[in-house]
Parts: sequence; structure tokens; C-alpha cells
Amino acid sequence: MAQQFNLATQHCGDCPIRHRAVCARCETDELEQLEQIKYYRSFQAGQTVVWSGDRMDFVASVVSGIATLSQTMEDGRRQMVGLLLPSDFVGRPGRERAAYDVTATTDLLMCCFRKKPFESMMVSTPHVAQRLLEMTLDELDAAREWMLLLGRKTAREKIASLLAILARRDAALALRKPGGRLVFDLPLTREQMADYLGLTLETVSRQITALRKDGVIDLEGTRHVKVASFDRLLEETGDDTDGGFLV
Amino acid sequence: MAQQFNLATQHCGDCPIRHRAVCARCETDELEQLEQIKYYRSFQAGQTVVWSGDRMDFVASVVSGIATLSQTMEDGRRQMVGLLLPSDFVGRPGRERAAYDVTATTDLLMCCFRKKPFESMMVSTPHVAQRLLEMTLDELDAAREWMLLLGRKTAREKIASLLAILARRDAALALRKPGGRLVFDLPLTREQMADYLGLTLETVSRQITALRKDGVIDLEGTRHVKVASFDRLLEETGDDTDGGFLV
DNA sequence: CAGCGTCCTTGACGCAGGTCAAACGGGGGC
DNA sequence: GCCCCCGTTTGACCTGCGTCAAGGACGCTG
Repeated sequence: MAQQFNLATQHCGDCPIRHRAVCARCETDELEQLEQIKYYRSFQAGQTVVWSGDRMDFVASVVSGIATLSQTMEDGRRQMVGLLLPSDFVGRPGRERAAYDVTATTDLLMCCFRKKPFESMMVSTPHVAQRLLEMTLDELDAAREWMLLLGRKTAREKIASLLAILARRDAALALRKPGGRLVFDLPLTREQMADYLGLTLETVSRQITALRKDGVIDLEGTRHVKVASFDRLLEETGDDTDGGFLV
Repeated sequence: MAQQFNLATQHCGDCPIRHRAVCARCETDELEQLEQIKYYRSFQAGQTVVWSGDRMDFVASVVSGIATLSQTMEDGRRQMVGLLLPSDFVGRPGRERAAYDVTATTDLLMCCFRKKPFESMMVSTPHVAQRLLEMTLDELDAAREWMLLLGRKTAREKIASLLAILARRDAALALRKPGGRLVFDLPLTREQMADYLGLTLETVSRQITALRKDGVIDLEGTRHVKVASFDRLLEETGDDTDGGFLV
């Protein structure tokens, strides 16, 4: 299912996320250094990678699959605060314990770096630190976009926004433009979507049904989505349609 | 009102945010470099610093006063996505245009760096880049905390959380512990609080009244807050009371 | 094939918070 | 002193989404 790139003989040069992950800017000698402190770990769909508050002695890149970051309140209310896709970075140099629950929502392969030596590399090899800064700034922008969604959008707009993000990402992976018709699979259950959007799973289900009835999307089974017109979907997100995306 | 530190003869060595801003880690020779590309700008309460989408040829540190970052939807719904206090950083190296509206909510003094030379320094002086990464990671954590608030907290919990943050920060500036009784002024109008919390100003007003009636806070006029018991306030935020704060 | 578990949908109902409207209060200008 | 403006409070009403509950679709196991 996930591209099984051989765990015994992995070389960074062959890595599918080589050009987008935290190592993107590294020269070959820097890669060799990274190679010495890295190891792979894989998780099954549904498994927890770490619990918030746990000691965490590595940082990592997602190689394949999808993971989530989430926070839980004492009474069980949960909010997802990050959706990690291939090439995304997990963990914070200089921090000893995980600040969030990290969960594999699909089968997941992570490229882990031992924290201590990684922290040294942060100082010695600027290319790693530079790339990490860039990625962190992107994440901050995404988080702020998400704050607008959580604070001000209606349930329908939230669903449309999530679908638009997933569609865009899917198109990006397949190197297509998200212009016309799109087809993709939802990588999240209704409950996970609800946790992402600050809704209940019932509301998610109802709004998806509504978007289907209104012809914005088409569903085959419960996860397979067809978007007839991406522009139509965008109209439903409440975002500026015309305004170009920065980034 | 703001500590008027003389704009004509400013030296980084005397700067009130010297030890906490993006320049915190710099040695004296690095400071001298920064000094050559910096200039001060001040804004009156209510003024806009930049509009989202505007060209922005500087990055900056807040020296004194408070600024906000916010996003606005076409129909006028607004969400604050950042509250900038002294030492906080504004702008993104490598980006040409502002991604958010930046507004001065009090009289504001900013230490601006011309973007081009600042970007060169990012490469040449690792201390600047390191500090910026650290600050950005902190901001990302704060943003994620805020996502939990926006997505899952009740109106009362939102208000209590905001008050707790303001109280904590005020105590930090004054070098006191937020243990017992606290007194501070709200730096935001009810409407700005609403924009921060994803509420309407009416709901903010009602919940503040409710907290006052329940003896959690005490109000003198409309902005001056007394917190009898910080622990009591924390109970109202919905957060883990016991759990230590990471950071 | 029956039985079960997981995920999803749908309906009925209630309430937290949004909307609309009116009025208050304090500070500044004249 | 008076007026006006802005931020704020309060009330009455409404509605979007949450809650609770039931049932359907699908896949897995025995």
C-alpha cells in the first residue's frame, strides 16, 4: 500500500521525501551525518506514536502515511492541532517531552533522528536549521489559517475548507493542478474530521450529506470523493476566491 | 506613557527587549550589524501598521505597546491570529507581502530591520536564525493552544483563558509570580477580545459580567481587573490545573 | 451464514451563543 | 455645564450546532 522502500538498505539519496523534508537543503556530506543518526520506525493505522507528556528522545520526518497531532482536555474534548503528511516534521529540538498526542491514522513510516546528535547538527550545519525554520514558518501560517476556520467559519464552510485542502494536497502529490475535476480518498474518519474542525461527528456527516445533495461533491461509498468543480468547492469555503494564495 | 527611550540616541545595549527579542543571542559585533539596518517607527493606538497583501520591506520587533495580527473574510468576519507583545517578532524573512493585517492596539514602538540585509544576516549570523527559530516554535505552540480554545472551549472558558494569559503575562513583566491576587488592565476592547476568542462582543460582555457575579474576578470601571485567586481563575479555563506547563 | 464491531447516517429535541435593538456611562470638546 | 461619541451592558428573540438515540452498511471471524 505505502511505497515499501526497503528498510534494510535505505539511503537518503533514494528517499521519497528527500527534496521536501528537513534534510532538503543538505549537501551529500551533511546527508551522511544525518544517515548516521537516523533510524526508521513504522506504525500501524490507529497506533499511538507518543502521548503528550511522554519523554521523546527523537525528532522525525514522516516518510509515508499520515499522522495527527492532537490535544485532549480532562473531560475528553479533543482538538486536532496538526495533520502530518509525508515530509512533515515531528518534535521540537530542545524539548524533552512531547507536547501533543501523535497518532498514526494510516500505516505510517517515520525517519527518526536521535535528538541529542540532531541538536548538535542544528548548530553545526546551518542547512538543517534553515530548512527547519522555513518549515516551521509554513506550519505557523497553516495554524493561523486554521484559527480563522475554527473561530469564524460555519460548519459547511469548515467541511468545504477541509475537502479543498485534501484535494489540493492530493493534486500536489500527483503533480496535477487542482483546476477541474478531482477524485481522492478521505484519509480521515468522520470523527477525526470532527476533531480537526471543532465539530461533532454528526454535524460532519450531515454537512457532507448536504454538500452531496447540493451537487458540490459526489461520494462513492463513504470515503471516495469526486469534486466536479474545484472552483465551486472553493466558493463554499468562505475564503477569498480571487485573491491569490501567498506562499 | 510608553517608556520613551530616546529615539535619536537609541543603542541596542539600552534596549528594553534586548534579552528577549530576535537579537537576544547576538554578540556585540552582531548587534552592531543589526544596528546599521534598523530604524524605529511608532504608531498611535488604533493605527494600522500594514494591511494583509501589502508589500512589506521590513521585519520588526515590538519594543513597547501591543499589536495584533488578524485575518478578515470578505463578509467582514474577523479572527485575530496573533497578539504581539514587547519582544515579539513581526514579518517573515523571504516573504514579500504581509499575510495578515497588523494593527496597533495601544501606542506602539517597533524596531524595524530592512528586509534584504536582514535576510543576508539570517544566513551569515546563525545567532539570529537560531533565535528566530526558537521564537517561531514558541509561537506555533501558542497557536496550537489557541486552536484548542477556538475549537473546543465554551465562551466562559475562553474568557477565563484569555484573562489567565493576560494575568500571567502581566505578572511576568512585573517579575511577580501569578500565584495569589493579581491586578491588571485589559489591553483590548470587548470587540478585540471577541475577535481573539471567536465570539461576539455581546457574548464577551455577558461572560465577563457572569465571572464578576460569580466572584472569579472583580472589575473597576470596564478595563481594570482584579483576580482574587489565580487558581480559581485557572479552574474556569478548562485546562489541566495540576499538569505542569511545558515550555 | 450468523454474529459482532466499526463507521456512518438520520431524526427529534434543546441550548449556547448569535442577532438585533435599546440604553447606559465616562471622557473630551466647547 | 452640556453634548456627543465610543465602548459597554442588557434584554428579547432566534438558530446552528450539539446531544441523545436508533438504525443501516460493510467487513471480519468463527
